[in-house]
Amino acid sequence: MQEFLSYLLQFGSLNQQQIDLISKKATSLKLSKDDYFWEAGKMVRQIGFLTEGVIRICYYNNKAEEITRYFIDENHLILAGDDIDEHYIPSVYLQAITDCHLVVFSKKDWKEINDTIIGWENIVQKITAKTHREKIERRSELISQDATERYLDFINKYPALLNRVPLAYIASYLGITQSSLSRIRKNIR
Amino acid sequence: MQEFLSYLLQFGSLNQQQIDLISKKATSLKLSKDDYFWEAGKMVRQIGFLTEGVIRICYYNNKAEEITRYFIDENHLILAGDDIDEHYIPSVYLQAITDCHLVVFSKKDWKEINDTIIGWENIVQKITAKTHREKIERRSELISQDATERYLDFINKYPALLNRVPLAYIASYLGITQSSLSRIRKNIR
DNA sequence: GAAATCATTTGCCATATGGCAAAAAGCGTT
DNA sequence: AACGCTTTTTGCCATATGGCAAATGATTTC
Repeated sequence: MQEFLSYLLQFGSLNQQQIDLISKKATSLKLSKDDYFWEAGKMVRQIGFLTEGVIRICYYNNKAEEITRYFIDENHLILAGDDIDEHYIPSVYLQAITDCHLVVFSKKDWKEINDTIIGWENIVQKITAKTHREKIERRSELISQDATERYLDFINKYPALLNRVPLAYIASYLGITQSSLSRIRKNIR
Repeated sequence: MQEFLSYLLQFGSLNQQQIDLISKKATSLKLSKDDYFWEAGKMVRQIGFLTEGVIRICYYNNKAEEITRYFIDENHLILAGDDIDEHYIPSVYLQAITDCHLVVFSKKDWKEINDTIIGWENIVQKITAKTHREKIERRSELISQDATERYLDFINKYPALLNRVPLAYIASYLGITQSSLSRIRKNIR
């Protein structure tokens, strides 16, 4: 919980009363490896802040291939859409890659926090904007690099993920096949 | 000018006085094909709303290759960074692909509008968030498609750009060479 | 610690894309 | 119509990546 509060305080200030409200509404959730936090097509029930573990965002394309689009690791907030969207239904899966710990809020409580704390919306907007920028930054270079450059970039930027994420997911994230990635790793050695 | 006001009103409401202020501060700018609106490394002087023409966002990678990252067409706002960042210096070039008309604001006037109109920040935030989502959406699928799929996708989503953007820029945007794209077009016919 | 399961590497060959330079096509100017 | 300029296509061959199946290596389970 403390991690989540520190995270929030990076984006705006909160008084003790507000912190108490947030703490009171928070519950904790453990996911086992391969569990889903959200599923495509099913209404989101909880907002979560990941305190331990790695989650991936994935989906199936029109050839029924499973594509991993992003990884989420510790100390990141998982938000429904961009605003507090009551009826948000994701089109992607959020799946635990490792066992995970999260601080979670029901949508109802999240809404209550939003309605009670002045400035909360602003904090959430800042978090959303930062998350967007990171996504854009992460993915925008990929297309103009060859697979080796993409992989080298990946291990530079996300060394912590390297040993916790199966090769197949990294390959999919980088837009190549697992065997190609395996060969690339051999060449780099 | 009217286009810009309609655009703004999609994101929030403005009274007549506010509209007058915005109109008073707006000036118009014409760019000829190949002119730059922003240059990497040079402080941004103006915020612009594109009313006619196409602009591309491009940069040079570490192999001195010119990469086109996005296209901007009519009725889109070109913002400095995400907030009104006084000292924003872009790392990319914004170059007119065709002759362009813009409604522009000096940074000083833009700031004055921001300080005067209550709710302006909120409007800008919404525009920023929408722009972000579009960028993410545009680029995130690219990596897991082959070049033909990427091109077909492009002509589906941006048919209006097809005949106004030189092939070389589209190829760069799609992460392939111009000759590969030319061959792909031959195969599609 | 053997068996079962899952993750990674490898071999073999097919296909996609790149690199470079020349040819062809398109376009505005005279 | 002829010229110069830019854009697009093509030829030839090299390299990168994919597809599939088998082999190896790592991890979990009993």
